[in-house]
Amino acid sequence: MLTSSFSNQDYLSLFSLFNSIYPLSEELKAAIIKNSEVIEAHKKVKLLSVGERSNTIYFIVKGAARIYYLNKEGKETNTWFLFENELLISVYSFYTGNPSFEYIETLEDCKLIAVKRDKLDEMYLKYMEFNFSGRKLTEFYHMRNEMQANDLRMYSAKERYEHLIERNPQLFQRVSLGHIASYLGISRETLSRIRKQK
Amino acid sequence: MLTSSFSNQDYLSLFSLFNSIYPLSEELKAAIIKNSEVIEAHKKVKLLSVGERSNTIYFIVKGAARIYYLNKEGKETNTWFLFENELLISVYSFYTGNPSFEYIETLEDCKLIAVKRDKLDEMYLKYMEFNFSGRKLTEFYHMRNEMQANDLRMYSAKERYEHLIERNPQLFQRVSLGHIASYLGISRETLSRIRKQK
DNA sequence: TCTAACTTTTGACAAAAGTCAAAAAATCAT
DNA sequence: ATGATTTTTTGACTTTTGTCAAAAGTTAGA
Repeated sequence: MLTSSFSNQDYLSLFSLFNSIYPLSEELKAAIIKNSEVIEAHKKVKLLSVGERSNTIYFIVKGAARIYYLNKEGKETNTWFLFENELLISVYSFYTGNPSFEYIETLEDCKLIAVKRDKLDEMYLKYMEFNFSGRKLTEFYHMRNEMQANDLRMYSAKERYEHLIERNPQLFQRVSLGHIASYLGISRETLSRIRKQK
Repeated sequence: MLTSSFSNQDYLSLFSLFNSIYPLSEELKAAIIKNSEVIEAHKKVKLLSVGERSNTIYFIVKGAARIYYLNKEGKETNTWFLFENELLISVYSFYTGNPSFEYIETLEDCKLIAVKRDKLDEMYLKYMEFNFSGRKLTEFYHMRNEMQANDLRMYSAKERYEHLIERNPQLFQRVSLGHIASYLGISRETLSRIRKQK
């Protein structure tokens, strides 16, 4: 994991995301740049491991990552795939400060903007309007989470697969079927059988 | 559903929740009182129905409520139970403004503090520090959501039951087994069998 | 390009949970 | 209190999905 040479270019998409929610002052932009770093991570690099306390939030400038845990039999189960312009954290560990029960790992070579929790908290206290954007973003991710949980409850394996391929076909270009199977909450074999029956 | 005669008493627990996150100014307290109403709702009253757009967030002063949807066969499936000092919303509909796919219904006679979304948004714009508390609360509910989704993925029906009775035994005093079964993602019969085998 | 490693598919069987129907138990309203 | 309604339990059977093992297909390095 390397710290990249500095370039404002890397912050464009992050600033544009924040600006679309609440106007970002030049002062706050400068604080964000000062309190974060741009890092590059190769494919299959762990950004967080089980037992560690997460203290970093990442914004994905380029690349993809997954969040997964190991079940009782030691098999990986993916809970999220995240791509460009998305925020990447272990929600439980980052918000509670408790040790993580899940891993964060890159799926592709990534360029990330990393902010430490203490720096983020400083900014939230110093720039109250930053909480406006933070709240809105948290609401959005909360909603996505709720939708995902509802999908797991409401639909059979086959329906979940059909929804996913309809709503998110690009996922299948970037993530293997084995990874997608566990994300859907089914075994690789079951996914293979679902796909075969047309 | 009745509007209660006014009493500051009803706001104590709400203010104390906010105060524990970020100091609540007298001005903001007054705004909250002005922009909300205390309502009472009997048992089994629907606060939101499928197809309606949710525009109200409730704080539960007293009582209990559930959030549920109807599956394809028309059976109710509970996704959340909420009690005193908790916030009650249909996350998807309230945050997106889209029609709800779920119901909110009281489980007991309730006293609630209701805030309309437009009033809430006004307060978020006028009192920037209110976003600090809003963000923290959203983070907390987001985290709970994530934990619940992980429980659904990681554990078998029996394990989910055992976790629930261990972590939340009071739930079984206030909510019927039929309701709890659907919350656990299993049929009433399966829950009954799990309970029998000690 | 060839081999090793990984991913996906297939078949046979097993386990978990659901469905349907009916009985038993608990709760509620008059 | 008591009859009616609702909730919970039980039994027999079905469906869905998982597991294990092996084959086939794909990908990525050396």
